[in-house]
Amino acid sequence: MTDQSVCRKEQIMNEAKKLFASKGYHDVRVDDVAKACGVAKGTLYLYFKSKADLFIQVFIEELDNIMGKVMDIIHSGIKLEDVLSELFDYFQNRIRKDDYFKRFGEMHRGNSGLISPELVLGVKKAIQSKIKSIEDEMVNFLKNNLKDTKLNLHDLYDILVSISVEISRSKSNTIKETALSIILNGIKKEET
Amino acid sequence: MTDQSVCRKEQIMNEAKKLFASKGYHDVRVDDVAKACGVAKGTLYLYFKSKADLFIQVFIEELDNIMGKVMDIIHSGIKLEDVLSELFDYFQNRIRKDDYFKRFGEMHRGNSGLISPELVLGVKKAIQSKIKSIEDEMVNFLKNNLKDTKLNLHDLYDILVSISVEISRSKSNTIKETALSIILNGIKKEET
Amino acid sequence: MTDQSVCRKEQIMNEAKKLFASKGYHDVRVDDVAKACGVAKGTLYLYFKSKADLFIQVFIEELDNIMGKVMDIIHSGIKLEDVLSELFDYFQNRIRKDDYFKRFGEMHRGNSGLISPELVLGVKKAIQSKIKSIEDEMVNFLKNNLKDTKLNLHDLYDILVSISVEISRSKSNTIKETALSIILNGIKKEET
Amino acid sequence: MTDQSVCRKEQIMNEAKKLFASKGYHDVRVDDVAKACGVAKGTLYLYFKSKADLFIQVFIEELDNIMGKVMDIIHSGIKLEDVLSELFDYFQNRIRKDDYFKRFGEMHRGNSGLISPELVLGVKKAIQSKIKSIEDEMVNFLKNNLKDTKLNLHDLYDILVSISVEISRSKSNTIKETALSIILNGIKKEET
DNA sequence: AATGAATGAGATTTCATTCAT
DNA sequence: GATGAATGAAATCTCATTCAT
Repeated sequence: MTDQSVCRKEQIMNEAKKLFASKGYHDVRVDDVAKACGVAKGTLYLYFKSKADLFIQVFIEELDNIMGKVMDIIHSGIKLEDVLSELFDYFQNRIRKDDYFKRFGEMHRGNSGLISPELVLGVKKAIQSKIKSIEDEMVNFLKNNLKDTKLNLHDLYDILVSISVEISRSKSNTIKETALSIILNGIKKEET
Repeated sequence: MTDQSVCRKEQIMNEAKKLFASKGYHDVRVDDVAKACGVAKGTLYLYFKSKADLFIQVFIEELDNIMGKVMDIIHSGIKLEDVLSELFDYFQNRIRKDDYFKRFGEMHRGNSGLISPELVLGVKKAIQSKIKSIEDEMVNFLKNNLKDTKLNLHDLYDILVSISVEISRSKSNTIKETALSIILNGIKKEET
Repeated sequence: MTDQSVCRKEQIMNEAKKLFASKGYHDVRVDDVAKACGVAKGTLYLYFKSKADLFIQVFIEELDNIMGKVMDIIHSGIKLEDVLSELFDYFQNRIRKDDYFKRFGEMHRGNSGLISPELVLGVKKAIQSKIKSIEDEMVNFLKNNLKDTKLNLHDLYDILVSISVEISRSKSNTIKETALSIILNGIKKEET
Repeated sequence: MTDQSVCRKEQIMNEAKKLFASKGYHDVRVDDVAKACGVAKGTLYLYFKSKADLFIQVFIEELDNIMGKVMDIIHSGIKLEDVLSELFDYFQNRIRKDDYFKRFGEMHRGNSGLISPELVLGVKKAIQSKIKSIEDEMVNFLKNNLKDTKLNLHDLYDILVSISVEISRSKSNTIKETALSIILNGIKKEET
């Protein structure tokens, strides 16, 4: 029973994820999700209390996966170069391939002016502490690797996130290497 | 006559801009815009053929302003450092202060997965050629300033745009300097 | 002044007639009529108190023309055959060519179930007495020409009207002769 | 389930039929239909994709019934007189009593200049082939019964249709006999 | 007399949510 | 748990009419 419920819920979230990814929240009808799952509309309301709730749960799940992996990557490496390289790899391959929420930063980062504040808040509240802990972890890692740097590490963190997102969206094959080179060496000096 | 019409249209666009910025497209009602302008609903339809049309025109106007300024900045400078500095300044101050479409990159870059493709396309079609010409101009400028670089300049352009957008969204006071330093020198070596 | 007004009013009615004829009452906008006339919308309301009033006046004018001509034809002839022939000629050539209200019987005859009763009544009230007097005249004429007939002449009148309308709508070149032959001789016996 | 759906749809079509018949398409609100059925407005849209669709389906159903019956009558008889008599009977009694679309020829025949072309086309497309086959059948029947006639049988068919429609609209008790007499013998010679 | 921008009531349509089965 | 027909509030959009100029 529980087992089946979990399956059913996961199934709905998977279909919803695809639909939200391709059409956007407002252009996906509850009907569409139900049809895609092969269940009745009413069934969705057994598992999610509203369409917004469904979206938020889907989004949280996705962000959670991504952030878990990011956390792993931060912990996995010793050298800064390797961590960044692996991080960018992940965004370029895993996220881009997933074709879902290419810009996972969308809601991570703030109100774009185009999304209902309600949804943004729903997600942010749920993952606030995880976002915070990843930032702390990363800033700490940078501090250890960039001793004596004058850079503001929180700014650096934000910039790294932006670039990661850009990498996941870009269609260029060279974007990862370009980004890595710039971050490590700047544009004035090439990698040697 | 013409004068009044232009005023009325601009007035509507200004109110709409504020509302879209604060609540998002889908949470703004045509009624809301009308009320904010102190005109009847029908009046909006004298100037815009639909709500989507209003949004698109507002967005285009905004992007157009921003991109015109960006173009000016690219043309204004001689040295790369100065151009980037001025560019980041513009995003940090003018756009952030405007409190509107903080992430102008939203639609510039592609489908965020949350906005109706219809709207994205509406805007993109209208400014496609301008986007292209700015990229060309910037890539050309970079080529002249970074002779013998091995960096892919289109990747670099995309990364600069991402960072610019990040700067306009960040609340940090030091973000601009941090970004400039990283881009010019990388994270391993401080500006001297 | 009066002269100009009359001209202006007639001009509006002529343009309205064309538009109503081609698109139907409900699919013609007051805007369309104004534009077709090259006058402002408000101007129409100087001459007609509503869109329905415009339509009714246009329709009355048209019916009045047709009915005046029909009256003339009834009075013009001596022999039944000649009167019918000329009548059918008129419907086949003049009305068909005019391309307007091909089925003038539309409102003459009653509610089709598709037109607003309001409009039907507006026109019928205005021409009621003329319709009545034409019917009287025609029935009288038939009585004089068909002495000793057992046919109900009011029925006959109605049938003649139906056939006239059919003639004005048909694209066939032979419809007039066919109709005449049937009415005079029936389908079982050919004209000799 | 299916059964209930069919009932609900039929129920809506029946109420809509009555309303369209008495007030005309444009003066019937979707609200009116819903209220008449005792259902919510949205329910109508489960069964019909628009108001026009509802109208067209209602009209098609009605025409289809009438034309099926007409086809039956054509096939039922052997003698011309009997077929015409029964046909006129049908129009005088069944259709007149039904009080709906008294002038079924309205859309069968063409644009009256007062109805939206959109609706006319919607219906005509749906029943085009049936109209054609009835005309073919009737013309064929006439040919067999009126050997050596010089009458154009397609003209005759059109005239018979007009008269049928007239019969269904007339309030006269004698209209059927008058029409039959005229068609068979002409106005100059009485039935013996 | 002429204008046409503005109106706003009211039309059609949508769709998240409910609830009896 | 599952259903899906029904709901109805709320959205967008229309267009005949008005009225200040």
